[in-house]
Amino acid sequence: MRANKANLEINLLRTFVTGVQLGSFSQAAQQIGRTQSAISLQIKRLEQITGVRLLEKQGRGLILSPTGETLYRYALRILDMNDEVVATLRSQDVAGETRLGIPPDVAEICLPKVLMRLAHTHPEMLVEARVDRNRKLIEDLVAKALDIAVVWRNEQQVDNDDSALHYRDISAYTTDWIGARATRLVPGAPVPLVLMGAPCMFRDRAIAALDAAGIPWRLAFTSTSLTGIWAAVEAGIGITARTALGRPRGVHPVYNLPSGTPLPATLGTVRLRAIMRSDMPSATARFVIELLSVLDSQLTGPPDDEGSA
DNA sequence: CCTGGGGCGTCCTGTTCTTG
DNA sequence: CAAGAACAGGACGCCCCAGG
Repeated sequence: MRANKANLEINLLRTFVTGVQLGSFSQAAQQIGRTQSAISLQIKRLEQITGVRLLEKQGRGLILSPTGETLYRYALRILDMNDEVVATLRSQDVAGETRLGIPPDVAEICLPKVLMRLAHTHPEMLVEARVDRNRKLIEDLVAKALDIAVVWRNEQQVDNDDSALHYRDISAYTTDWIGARATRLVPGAPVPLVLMGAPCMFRDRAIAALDAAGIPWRLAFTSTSLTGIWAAVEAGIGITARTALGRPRGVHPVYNLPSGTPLPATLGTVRLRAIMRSDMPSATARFVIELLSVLDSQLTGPPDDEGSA
């Protein structure tokens, strides 16, 4: 006896998933570029293929039936696999080497995940990743020792209009004062600062903000590594100025000095920008575009399941 | 091997129905 | 009354297959 084989069409599943995620098949129609009735027909067809009712009416809208829930979970996996296969096949002609430069805080958060994912979809592309500070990354990019550098920039900063380079902004982050519970700020005493050695954008901002507010400060700890900075802050040696990116669990934003004087709230915003060479081979350029998209999703998407710790 | 007709699937517009 | 889903009828494109 043979089971009756029904084929699930990818485009029907995509419509179904889009509708469920948007909570409306009218909105799904807009997003997919079809009319609402076409979407309605597609869902009907999906129900015919599966032989079960996928949606139930609730008010003016539709909600998933229990079997619809099951299909939805499978559909996500099928679409994921479909997209991965297509991406892999399309990248078959990608071959070569991409030299990526990335700052320490970004590297700590997502570099392993980004590299793992790209190794999966582009096994033939060799990625050389270098973790270094802003200035060094840009020097290497200009010297053609890197193909792409992800760097911190001031919100208003305009990079030179160099036709040999392309720019793409990834995300913007606010800069905060960050300290630990153990940090002792003595009333009236200079604020102990934990900062990277110069040149450093966050260092410049912290010092300039305190100077502008007339708040005395002292350099309590410097380091050339971000790990060292966070360790010193966690140990309560002083406070630092950074974004929330990669902030350890033991530290938190600080707003006031013990005297009640607010810390300057003018640290402003910094922007993560990708600067890439415009003379990359097209295969490398295509790879870099995907790299940025993966990076973007890691930095701006919901946090991965890091366990319940 | 090429071509044209028929069948089928999909989508569109317009309309109706349902519900808040 | 407004918003969203479903239905009806027609248009269009693709595929298959028979005939030249």
